[in-house]
Amino acid sequence: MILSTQRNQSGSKRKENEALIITAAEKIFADMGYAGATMQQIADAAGLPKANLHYYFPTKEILYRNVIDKIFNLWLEAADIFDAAEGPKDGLSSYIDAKLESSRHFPNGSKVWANEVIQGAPIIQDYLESKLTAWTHSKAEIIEMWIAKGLMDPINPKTLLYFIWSATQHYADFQHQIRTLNNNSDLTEAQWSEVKEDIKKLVLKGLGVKQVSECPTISDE
Amino acid sequence: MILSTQRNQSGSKRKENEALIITAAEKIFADMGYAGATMQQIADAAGLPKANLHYYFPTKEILYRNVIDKIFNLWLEAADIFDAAEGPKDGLSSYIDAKLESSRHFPNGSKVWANEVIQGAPIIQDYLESKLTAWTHSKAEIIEMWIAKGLMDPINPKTLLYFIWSATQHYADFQHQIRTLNNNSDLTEAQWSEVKEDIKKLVLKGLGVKQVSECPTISDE
DNA sequence: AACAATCTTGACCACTTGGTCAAGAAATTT
DNA sequence: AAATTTCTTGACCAAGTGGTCAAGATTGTT
Repeated sequence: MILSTQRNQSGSKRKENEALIITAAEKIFADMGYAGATMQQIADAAGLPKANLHYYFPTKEILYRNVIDKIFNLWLEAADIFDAAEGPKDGLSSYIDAKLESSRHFPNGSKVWANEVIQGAPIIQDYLESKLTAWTHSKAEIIEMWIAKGLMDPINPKTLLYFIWSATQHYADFQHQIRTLNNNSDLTEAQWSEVKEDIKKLVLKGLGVKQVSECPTISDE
Repeated sequence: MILSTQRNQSGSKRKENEALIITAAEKIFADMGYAGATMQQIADAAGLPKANLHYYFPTKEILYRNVIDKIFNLWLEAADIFDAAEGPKDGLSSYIDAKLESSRHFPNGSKVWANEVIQGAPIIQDYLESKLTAWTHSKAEIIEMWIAKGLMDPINPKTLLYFIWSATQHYADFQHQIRTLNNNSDLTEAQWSEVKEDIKKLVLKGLGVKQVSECPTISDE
């Protein structure tokens, strides 16, 4: 009767259940907002009794912060590309790709983040002040360097970052609106590709970056 | 003792208080989300006892829908510019200006809308299906016409609209994040102008629109 | 001045919520 | 196998919520 699902190392029961709960919580928080989400809903989504949630995460806020933590780390990962890039063509293209991929495959994280920030970041203000600020400054420097080297038109680096964030995260946060305006269907593979190309084209051309990646003849229209 | 504040026409007491309540509600809903907002908070913000709110708006949901209604009408107004425009240069510039102005001066409306859509539009789905869908199709047609006339590069009209929405609304929805990344200060007049120009430049150039509005020599750097 | 309509408000209620707790079941260690 | 740690869970509670209500205050009308 014992399924081998939990075929794991020692003490993994805890980590296993924590991950299960965080995933469930991410979805519920995304769909209901922090205040709107109930521990009972999260428990149901995770298939556990509510009291069990409180065993792993003493309070709702602690659970929430754990969700945010996971999200923010994904954010940071997507941006490593930035540092490794040789110039804006590579760097911006890859970054846009990565952000769009994450919007497509992990929209819930983006939604939770957006909800929180819209409401003035009552719970994660420390994240903004420390990690995000540092991250932003470091990226801004890279962009400024690109501009100084004449690889792209001058622009306020933050404006550019906001631009990319908003354009890409929009596909996660406003997923429902986009779906509704797309005949109540999720975007198809082809539509996602089109969006990706359109956004990259627009940004790179708009910034006066040399040329568009490695697919200049996409005119399949 | 009777102040002349309510120096108004007949039966205006109702409209006056309704407007007062809606404005207060807009702020609270923006800051707390629908579920997180309490009627008591809204009452306090409006300076009225809670029971009085229920006199004008029987339920929280009815109040909320009234808030949404006000917001959506502002949305539509900003877009009239679109129809009146002669081409993408005018049309897109003015639209971006209008949306950014509204992000700057009425961020709460945008926040409430965003919160709602992120959560799957549980209450305003009918808006999306009817009004927004119709609106979007009509604007898409205009953009397609511009493309057909060779006034701008080909692009999926919806992608372009999402692009503009996200870029402009970001300044309302993520106001708090932007503030934090701006040394905890609101954007100054000069910064707003810079953002406006940068976004317009980026979009128009990125789309291959003839020329940038009437201020091609903004190089005050 | 009398009447009617509108508005105001404190007290109240049924219900939901986050969180607790103690008793027991499983798993680990000795 | 006994002891110990970790995990599970139904029942429970105090606090807060949307919404009600009835008594009164204001305002408008005749």
